[in-house]
Amino acid sequence: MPELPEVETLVRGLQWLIGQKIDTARVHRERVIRPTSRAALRKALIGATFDGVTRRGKYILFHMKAKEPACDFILLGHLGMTGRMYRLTAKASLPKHAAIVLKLSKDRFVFEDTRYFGRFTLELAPLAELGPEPLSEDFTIENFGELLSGSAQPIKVKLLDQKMVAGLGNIYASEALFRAFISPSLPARKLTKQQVAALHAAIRQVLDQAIKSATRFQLDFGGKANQNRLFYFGTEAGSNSDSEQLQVYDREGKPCVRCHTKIQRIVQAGRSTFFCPHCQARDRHTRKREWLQRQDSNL
DNA sequence: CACCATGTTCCTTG
DNA sequence: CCAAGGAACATGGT
Repeated sequence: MPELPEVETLVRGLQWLIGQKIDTARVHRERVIRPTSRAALRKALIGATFDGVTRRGKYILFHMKAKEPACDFILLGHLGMTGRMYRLTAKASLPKHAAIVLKLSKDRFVFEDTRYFGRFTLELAPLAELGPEPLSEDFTIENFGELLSGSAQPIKVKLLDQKMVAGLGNIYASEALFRAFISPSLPARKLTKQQVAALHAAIRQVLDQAIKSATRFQLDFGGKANQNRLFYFGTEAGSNSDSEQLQVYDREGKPCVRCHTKIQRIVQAGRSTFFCPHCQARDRHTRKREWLQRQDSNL
């Protein structure tokens, strides 16, 4: 379930952990705890109590209280592509791909991850590499523009770099560029000041909107219903009244919501990018003005 | 069978 | 040293 909005939503849903003490810790897949050893992780976790659950980029920070106060520590979680975290009752059966199971006083906490790309570790080094939180004051147009100015990489590819904006992923990178009327293949350093500002705003808007839409309905993190879809996917969950959910992602060949041109899919750095070739034309100036004028004349 | 998938990291090449 | 591209990781859906 991975980009920033999903992680943020999950973190909010994991606040029940606070105050819970760990009785037993089982590591079913050693891969997800690397480079921490099984012994070291169990030693730290058993007897420790959850003191807080927060987010940084796509990472989940479990703030733990150890038996001796001087030994309080942070446990770092990451969902990878397919990770899920949820509460499971004592008698419920474990999912096929349970990677970590923590026995609490009553229920259990499960980290399930079919592809095992996720993390559950004491190694905090990855946090040091992250760029600003897009929804905080740290994410400024000036700083963003500065970071973009040095790079010849296509802007879409650059946006996936976690040093640029922590938490942006493949879906919302496409969505933000569409909303900002910017071609995904435009070299980062070629963005005009206006484009940098528009993209900065679009990133915030798209992430903020996704988080808000998730709070509008009940999410069932452990349930079957969400097994193979992100919570914003599909029609059953959230995408009714607030039409504007995902406007380009996974919509290849479908009409652009603004101009009805067919959405295109291209591959950049090995990942799919979706965009409207008309709204996000690479050449000339902005199609935005054109679009705004049409909106005006329609009123 | 082929190709696709929300992410990160490592390796090679230039 | 850096940038860019590709493969790897591991499993499942279509």
